[in-house]
Amino acid sequence: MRWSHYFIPTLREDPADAEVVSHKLLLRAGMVRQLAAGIYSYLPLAYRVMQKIMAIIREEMNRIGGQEFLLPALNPREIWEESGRWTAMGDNMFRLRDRKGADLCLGMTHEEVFTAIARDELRSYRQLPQIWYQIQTKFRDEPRPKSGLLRVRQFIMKDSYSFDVDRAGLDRAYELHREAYCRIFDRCGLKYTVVEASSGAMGGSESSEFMVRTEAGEDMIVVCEACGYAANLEKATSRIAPIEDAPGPDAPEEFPTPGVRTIEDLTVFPGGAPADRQIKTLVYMMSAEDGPRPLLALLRGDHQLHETKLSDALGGVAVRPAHPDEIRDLLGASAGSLGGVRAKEIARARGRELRIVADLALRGRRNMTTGANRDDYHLRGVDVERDIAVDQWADLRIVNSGEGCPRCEGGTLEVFKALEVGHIFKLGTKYSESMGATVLTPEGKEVPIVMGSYGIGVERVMAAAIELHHDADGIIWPETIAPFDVIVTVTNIKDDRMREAGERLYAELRGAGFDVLLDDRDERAGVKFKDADLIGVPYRLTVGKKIADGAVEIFQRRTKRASEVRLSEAVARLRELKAQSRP
RNA sequence: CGGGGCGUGGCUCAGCCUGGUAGAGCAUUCGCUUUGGGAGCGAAGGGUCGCAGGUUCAAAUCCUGCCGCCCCGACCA
Repeated sequence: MRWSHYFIPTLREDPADAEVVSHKLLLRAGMVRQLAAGIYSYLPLAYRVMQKIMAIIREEMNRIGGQEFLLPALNPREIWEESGRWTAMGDNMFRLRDRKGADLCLGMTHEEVFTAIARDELRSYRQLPQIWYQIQTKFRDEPRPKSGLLRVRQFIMKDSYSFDVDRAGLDRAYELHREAYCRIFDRCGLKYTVVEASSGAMGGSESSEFMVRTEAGEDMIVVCEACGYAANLEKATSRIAPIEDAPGPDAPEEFPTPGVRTIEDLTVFPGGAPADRQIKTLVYMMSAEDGPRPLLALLRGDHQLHETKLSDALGGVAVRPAHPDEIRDLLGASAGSLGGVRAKEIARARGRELRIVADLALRGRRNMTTGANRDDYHLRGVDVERDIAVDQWADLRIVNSGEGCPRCEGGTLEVFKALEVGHIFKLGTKYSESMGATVLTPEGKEVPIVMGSYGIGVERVMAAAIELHHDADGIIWPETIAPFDVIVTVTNIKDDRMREAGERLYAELRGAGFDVLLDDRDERAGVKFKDADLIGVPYRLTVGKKIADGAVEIFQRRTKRASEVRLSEAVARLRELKAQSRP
């Protein structure tokens, strides 16, 4: 490609709307332009990078026996009704109506379409296993698109689906995908962590996320450096020091606490208690068909509730914090004075059934302090198991950095932000059952196909590579996904000798199989150098004054090291450098 | 959906508070000089000031409504 006729609209300044590094650099490097919130146009440079990423994905998917499809993005309502997701997806699904008034939607993912094909065509265990995939545009009406390409409403995803006759087959397909994903992200130059993830309401049994550590990410993950334990915060547990409680009274004692509203208030209140000797009482509403049902979530005073854990503990139902008036209706007190003791009786007297879920860290604790369900009063001497009618014990607490690893003895946990670039998921029979996709076993028995679902966000891989590999001057592409292998910069295109040498290099490099960008613009050298750094091409061959001596400069973007080489040896030298940089 | 911010040439922004002929830098075009790290001088072109309504002799500026975008939160396979 010749830069003079190639569309790379670089920007000198940071665009005002961009916050995260990848967003700024994608815009400045002339790779993307925004069309609307969460909707981007990919310009030639970005699309080249994406094509390289997709080529790597294809190779690795094909290697594990994947077969590439291309399914419609436009889906009829019916198949989404079958799976139950027409309503389950709520406002996140883009919906539209055709001229006849039929409901359609834009695919957010393709379990339904692939399962429909499987149902119609797969009959026998002999046809299994299958791994089907596509690389296709997905549409999700995100409540808040943000951070450039990191959270968008239209994006390209590689999604694959495995179809097996039994769990063992699913386990194999899952493992194949895990390995393929590791190869894909390795090859794309990403440093990542594979974490255990919540399977949530999807009903799956196991799921792993491929996370890239970056402040631009939106997920929190927990990692133990000692043993390699890694989990999404919504799934992570930790070891915390046990607390010895002094024996308390035979029954809780109520005492006045005027003005005390928070855990913190009570720690400094005379006759109060330190936070780890208090019981935090939170009221949540879980959605049910006949209206929201209240529940109490109990935690140690210094612990925080993870709502997803609460939801998971309840079997995946949606939960939300209760409103102040709902709390008062339920317990006759306001949020600062709540407690689990006699809470069910109080609620029942007010005509509500209350469920109590307590965090495991409260198990066996006694002589604790909590609200009395009466404003400005608390209870001390509470023995959790004796005094509170707990329906369910569960891990509800948010893990903090520095806590002990749940898997190994000496390890401590670190919590950090990460970006999800891939997700593999054991679906089981959720879709095959609801949509009736079955096969006959060797015994002639009809069983639902056991499925897995596996995704990779193509734009996120590209953006993550930028988040991970950049400096003050711009992007530093991993060589495997760089838009070009090498840029030939002719410092003064009006100089015949330089131009001819540049042309010669350009032709030779192309002949040798390199993706080459020839910067033949009539610009000052400084501008070309800045632009080359910005767009992040791994190597630059500079044709300047030294061409008089038959020499050109070879510059490595990552190390910023430059060396001189004979024009005739430039191609060979570049080959060497590339070979060396490959791990 | 709640909170905050922004919307003025292609880009980055000033002007708005205190109403009175729309500005700067960069970019673009032309000329001269310059030519290895975002050049200098000179000249030129380019703006429904997000949209609609209102107040006023007069609105980028004040008021109302709407739209769009960004950030925080909620939400989110």
